[in-house]
Amino acid sequence: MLSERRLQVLRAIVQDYVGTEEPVGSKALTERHNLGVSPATVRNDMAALEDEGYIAQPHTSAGRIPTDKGYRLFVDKLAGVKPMTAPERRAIQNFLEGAVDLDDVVARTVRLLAQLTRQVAVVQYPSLTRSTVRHVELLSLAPARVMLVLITDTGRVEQRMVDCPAPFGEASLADLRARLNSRVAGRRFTDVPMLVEDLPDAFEPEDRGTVSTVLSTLLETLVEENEERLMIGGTANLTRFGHDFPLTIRPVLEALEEQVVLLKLLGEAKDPGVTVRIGHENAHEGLNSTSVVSVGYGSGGEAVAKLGVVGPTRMDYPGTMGAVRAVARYVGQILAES
Amino acid sequence: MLSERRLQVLRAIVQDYVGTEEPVGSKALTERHNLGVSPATVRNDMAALEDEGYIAQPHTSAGRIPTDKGYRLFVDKLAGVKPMTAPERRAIQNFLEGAVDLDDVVARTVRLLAQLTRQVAVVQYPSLTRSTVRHVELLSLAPARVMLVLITDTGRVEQRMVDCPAPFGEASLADLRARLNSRVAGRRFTDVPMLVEDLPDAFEPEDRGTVSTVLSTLLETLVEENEERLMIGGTANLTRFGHDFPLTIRPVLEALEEQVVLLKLLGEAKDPGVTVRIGHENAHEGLNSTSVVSVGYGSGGEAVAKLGVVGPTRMDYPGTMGAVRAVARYVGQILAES
DNA sequence: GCCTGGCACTCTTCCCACGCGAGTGCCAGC
DNA sequence: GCTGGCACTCGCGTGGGAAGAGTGCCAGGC
Repeated sequence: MLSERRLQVLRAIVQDYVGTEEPVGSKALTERHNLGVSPATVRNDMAALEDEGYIAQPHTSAGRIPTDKGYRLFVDKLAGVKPMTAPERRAIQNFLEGAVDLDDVVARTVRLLAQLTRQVAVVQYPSLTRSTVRHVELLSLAPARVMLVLITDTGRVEQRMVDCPAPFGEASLADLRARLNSRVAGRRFTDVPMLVEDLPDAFEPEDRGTVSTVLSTLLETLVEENEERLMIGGTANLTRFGHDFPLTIRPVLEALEEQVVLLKLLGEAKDPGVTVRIGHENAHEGLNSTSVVSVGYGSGGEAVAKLGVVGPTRMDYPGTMGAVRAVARYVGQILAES
Repeated sequence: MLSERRLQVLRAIVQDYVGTEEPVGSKALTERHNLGVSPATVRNDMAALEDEGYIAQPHTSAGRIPTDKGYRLFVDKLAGVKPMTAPERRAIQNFLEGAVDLDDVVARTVRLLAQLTRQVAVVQYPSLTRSTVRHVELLSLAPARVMLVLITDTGRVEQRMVDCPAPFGEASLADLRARLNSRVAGRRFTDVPMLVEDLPDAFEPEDRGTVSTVLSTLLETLVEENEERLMIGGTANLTRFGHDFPLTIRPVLEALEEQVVLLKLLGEAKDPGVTVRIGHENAHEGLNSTSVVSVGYGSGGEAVAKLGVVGPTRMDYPGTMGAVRAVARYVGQILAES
């Protein structure tokens, strides 16, 4: 177990390194933080911390920098979440309140997060799995062609074209629309398949084929759209990444373009609070020199999607976590209102 | 006027520089292109080209690189558009045909363009201005709350919530829906305001307020959504930009995040064919060291949106122009089919 | 008049050696 | 267990020198 002072030394190293971006030495540490001990003592502590794997030196005779393990300890034990100041909170709220629709909410959230944290922001669209159906609309475009529009309680709209096996009258369509909505409106997506199973039986034999087609398209839409979308922003902040540029930044940009990777990344965070994944804790290789700070957000008590930021492992964790948490909270509020 | 051979020298310089990314000297030129003259002669030609501003030397005693003006001449006079090969065309078609909806078409197009050109791809969503209304749907969510869904002929769907000044019965709503659609279905967005102007008069006085509210929301949607959206991809390709990294790449990333900037950029290209804007020809400062190759695409004869790529001025213009043109053509086909 | 070979000149780039300074590890003493 | 001192290690920046690529110009030839 590390002594109290050694933990303080680690904390000081993390803070200084995050601030200066340069390896920090024993002398500088004692000057900037009054630890009440001499550089020599600090050197001993540093040697111990290095033995334990919390810090490392880039080369002999350079200062120390935190390792992933060091950051992990810092995040878990040494640092809290820095709350936003009142003016900051007001600014967040104001900025988000101007949104006109769901797309706009997401877009604004991305911009806001990127600006607040000066890092790359990632916001997942509210997921359909946990959503409920607000309304299903059916429109006849041609005798044997129907457009299906699905509207969710988070304001999301999906549409699909359905080619029917047989012509389908307006009356039947209205009937189907009414029955369908009375069954699924307000229900969870996951419950829909069960609820509509026997629906074709209520129709004339000649219409059953069409009804089945429409229903299976609806079910497909529910499933398919679980490939959730997301929006990213603030990639320009990657340029503040470090000195050894192209090599670091390229894999990150590539990872960011692979939505699948990002979705998996966000999905892995099960913690109800703010989750931090540091460096090699990220499964994806391209993100091994980045940390991901994420949190769920939702319109009610339940999280319907995640948002977060991607930045260098050398980041201001307390501040970033605070910003991410605050933004998630306010987005939730906005969603609940609309 | 430049002699034929000098133009050939310029062409050779552009080609070599694009290939090697290094200033090209007279000796190397004569070796790689059989111009039939000696290096000394080429040197004279180069001096002349430099006087005219087509090429420049980074330092005394280095080779020459093309200037923006040089690239411009190259694009206008010296190079054609390199058509895609048959296998490439097939690959494009196959890749785009798998798309399930409009979002997917745009997403696939972006990926495809980025991959083909190895540059940053930008695709504008089909614009609403030139689109026509396919259907307007009205859904009653609560006695005084209506959801308006607008469906366009390009498959785009927009929805808005409307808070009505007074409760609005299902019958009135159905009436409004029917009247509205009979007037605007199949019509251009720009014509809609005129077509619905007198619609409230057909309703009972107590409903007129609500009808007006719904109509004005519809009109707002038509206008607002002209703030067209776009999708970008392939930003990882920016890392192949050059050596003097952070300084070059940062403003480009910033510009790419400003959708307004990009939309303006695409909007400026009036040419019906492929448009190339080179370096300082781009109004936005951050893009002064990039070239933008863009073209309109559309489902019919008419262009409904633009797509293009952003890359270093030192790019393979014929190949890029060919790829952009081909992709635009196939996207147009896909849109027309759906 | 235009092309050519030759030549001197200019710069950049690479390499290496050197010295400085930051930072370390260790040790003896308190 | 903390402290001051001391020798040691490296990385980094500097400066000089050599190499190489490329140029501009000039005089001669077709």
